[in-house]
Amino acid sequence: MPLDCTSCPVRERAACAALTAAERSELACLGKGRTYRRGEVVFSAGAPLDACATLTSGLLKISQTAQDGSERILSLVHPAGFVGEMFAPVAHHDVIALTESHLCLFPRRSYEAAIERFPALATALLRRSAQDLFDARAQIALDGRRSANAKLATLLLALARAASHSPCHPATAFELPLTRGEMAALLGLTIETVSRQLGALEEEAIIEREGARGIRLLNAAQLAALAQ
Amino acid sequence: MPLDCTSCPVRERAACAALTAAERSELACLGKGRTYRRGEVVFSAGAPLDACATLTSGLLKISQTAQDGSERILSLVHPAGFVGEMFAPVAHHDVIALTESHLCLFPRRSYEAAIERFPALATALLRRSAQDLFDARAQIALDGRRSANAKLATLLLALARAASHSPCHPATAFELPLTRGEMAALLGLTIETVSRQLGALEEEAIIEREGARGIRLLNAAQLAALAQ
DNA sequence: CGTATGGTTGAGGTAATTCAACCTGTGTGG
DNA sequence: CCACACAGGTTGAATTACCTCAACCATACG
Repeated sequence: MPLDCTSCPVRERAACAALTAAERSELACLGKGRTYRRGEVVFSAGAPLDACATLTSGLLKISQTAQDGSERILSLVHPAGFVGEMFAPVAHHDVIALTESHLCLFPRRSYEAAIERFPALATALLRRSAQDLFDARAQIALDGRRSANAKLATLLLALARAASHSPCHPATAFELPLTRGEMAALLGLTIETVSRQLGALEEEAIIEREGARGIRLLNAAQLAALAQ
Repeated sequence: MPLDCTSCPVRERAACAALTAAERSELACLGKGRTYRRGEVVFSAGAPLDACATLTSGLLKISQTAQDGSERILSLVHPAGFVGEMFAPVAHHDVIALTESHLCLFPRRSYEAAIERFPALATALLRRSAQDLFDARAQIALDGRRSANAKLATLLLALARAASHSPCHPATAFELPLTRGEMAALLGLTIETVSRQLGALEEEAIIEREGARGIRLLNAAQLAALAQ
């Protein structure tokens, strides 16, 4: 099944958006679409990395598992995000679907060749990489010396923003795409602390929970204040 | 003073190493060298960012200051590192010299033009950005759920490696380029905790301190074990 | 119906923070 | 040249936010 860029939900924002129509259709011929279900592994740490991909819909996690089996989530990947390491023969981290996700997969060799051929693609990837770096540093800033409360508030706001279709305003109600354990692994907390802090936020009437995953923001301003 | 790449200590490793001799000397004409003393500000958060630079010697920190005045160090920049944000009109973070440092500064416009002109430069920057991203994620992995002990061990090993001229083996004795406060800001700890943990490492005969900043590794293997 | 996964809640422990005092070396000005 | 201030560093005592351990509940699934 060949890629159909005209109906791609991220055709305006993904790296390939920097290409001309002709270039893009040439690139489209190299790739193939694939859908992953929640929990499916896109790339596995230590495995040879012969592909790279653009996420067109869904949500991925980039994570690392320590020797003792504990997982640390290093990053979430939202639609239009790019995954795959261009300069490493072997994957450093696991990439796993958190929700049903659709990716455009490209053979690594072909993509490298495309970068050589289309300088605009290199620039677009550089821009994306710079954004990823900025996000990673925001996470570092969050990790250090911040209370569990602030971490969770920041995460909820980020997820609310991602769930919203309008780019600026956060969604007022959404489903958490992460388990408590995944939230904990992302924030560097324990499951119990995440659960208790969510309870506390509900206690303070800042959020409302519907079932295990449903979140409604009752007071987004106060949540933002907690996140600083 | 024009740049003299032939004597540049990072001519093999910096982004410009990807260029041909002719391209490189063309780029060299655009830049100028400058030395910064400890504490001098290279880029200031919030200020217009009209330059980018390659670090040829010394050490920089990329940091962020919260409203309450507390500093978080997001990254250290070692020689051959690249600083400056290509796609942001305004600097997001402070960049400050930790030791006497020498940089090759390029006007941003000229550098952007050079990227357009020399595709190899774009690829080299992409590679560097990917490395920075990997390092940032290593920091994230370090931040979450790790003991103060492990964080400090990891930092000491990284600094020992940076202080060594041979790339693989860490230096056995070196001067810390960071104050206790900066170590704390980098690791997400307090000054007191850093001080106590250093004391503990000396107590266990894993390191030896000479003055406030001198470190000698007595048992690098055990230090590596603590860092995991 | 039994098991597994995900989630909540409670009690107790602890590592790191906070607050505070004190030390040392360095630079400055009377 | 001494007095003083100041920045960086160490050490101690008390506090606390988070972790650990453990029990329990809900839902889904074979």
